[in-house]
Amino acid sequence: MPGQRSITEAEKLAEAKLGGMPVRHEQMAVVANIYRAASAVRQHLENSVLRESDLTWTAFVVLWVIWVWGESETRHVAEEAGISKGTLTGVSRTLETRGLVRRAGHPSDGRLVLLSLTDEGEELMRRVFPKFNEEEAFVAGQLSDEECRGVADALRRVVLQVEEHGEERRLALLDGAEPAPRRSGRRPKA
Amino acid sequence: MPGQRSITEAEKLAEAKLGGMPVRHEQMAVVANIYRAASAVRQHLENSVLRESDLTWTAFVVLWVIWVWGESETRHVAEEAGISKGTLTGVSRTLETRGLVRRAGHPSDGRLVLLSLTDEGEELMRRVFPKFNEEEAFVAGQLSDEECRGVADALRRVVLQVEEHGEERRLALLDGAEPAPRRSGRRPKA
DNA sequence: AGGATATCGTTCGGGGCCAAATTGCACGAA
DNA sequence: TTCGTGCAATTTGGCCCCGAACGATATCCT
Repeated sequence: MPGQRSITEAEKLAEAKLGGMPVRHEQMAVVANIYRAASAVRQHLENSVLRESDLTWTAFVVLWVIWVWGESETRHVAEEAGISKGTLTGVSRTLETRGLVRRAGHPSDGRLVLLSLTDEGEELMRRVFPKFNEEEAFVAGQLSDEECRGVADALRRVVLQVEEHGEERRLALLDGAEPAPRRSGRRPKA
Repeated sequence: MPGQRSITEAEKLAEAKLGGMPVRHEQMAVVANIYRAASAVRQHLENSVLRESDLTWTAFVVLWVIWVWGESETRHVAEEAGISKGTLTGVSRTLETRGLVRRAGHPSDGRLVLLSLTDEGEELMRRVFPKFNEEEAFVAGQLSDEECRGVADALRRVVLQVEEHGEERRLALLDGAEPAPRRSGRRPKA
């Protein structure tokens, strides 16, 4: 039976709870499952190949970015790794003290810092990446290559939607009001 | 052109870097995009509806779980919210001090703690959820209902794969070796 | 009854994480 | 020259996060 709904227990409960409310069910389900899948995948990889090499997910992603792009400016690495500059400062420092990453000032612009892998870092990635990729294949084991392509493509459209229209959308939602502070984090000065 | 590959710049670089190495490209791409999409969606929602109500993503998920399931034991909430018991202790305490959640001891089993929403918590969810769902619809805006169902279904299969075979797989990978400690976190006693 | 064992939630240690504030360099204008 | 402006990375504050250790309770076995 193709196109079967395969609704979970939680989704049934939600449906009941929301009784009369109009709800975008498909969109709710896709968001919930994106997040669940991301957590499950991350957890599996951290507890298998990454644990062996004593790397967190984030540390691995940062190494990966520097590996494939070569020596790069930190803001580029942060962007590509999907973390903030502030977070990268800490992570790259840790990787530096472990001898996997080298940081060098930019030759002509003193504000920039360039990150690159040490020989040890290169060697680590050559050793760890194949195992990492094998576990990626494991977690996606119930999906055909064709399905992987389809899902990856759909998720890219989600990312693009947020990247291209997210800010505009958030501004529209505020509708002129001031942006409301964040509870956590450093307090605004004024 | 259906089934088009739509490869990104980063994926091309990775391919080059990996020269001779055999790589499961589709699986690599699907994992990368699951994670990117999850981050993008979380960030958008935290910076729009959740910011207004001064909730983090995790706090919202916890409230949501208690809302749809009703009064629940903490281990159940943690499981369903996808966080560890230890994390839930902190989050639920914060929500308690904000007057959104109530904690009560189990009447017959002194080890258990039950979580439920206060009236204020209920009211908050009735107010926030519709907005949240609207943003879920926004981020999934480039996907048809049919595509949402397809993606959600595929991602459920990923989650299931890890839940059902992940531990077994991790044990097989160790192949008898001791599980290697985690760098961060409390040190084992011995 | 009473001790071993299992299971609960909590505590604790070491990160990760964001965004505001800050610091430091670059570069053009007065 | 010195000042302002702008953009870089870093520091900081408050939260999230996991999993080992812990204390309390429950249950099973004798």
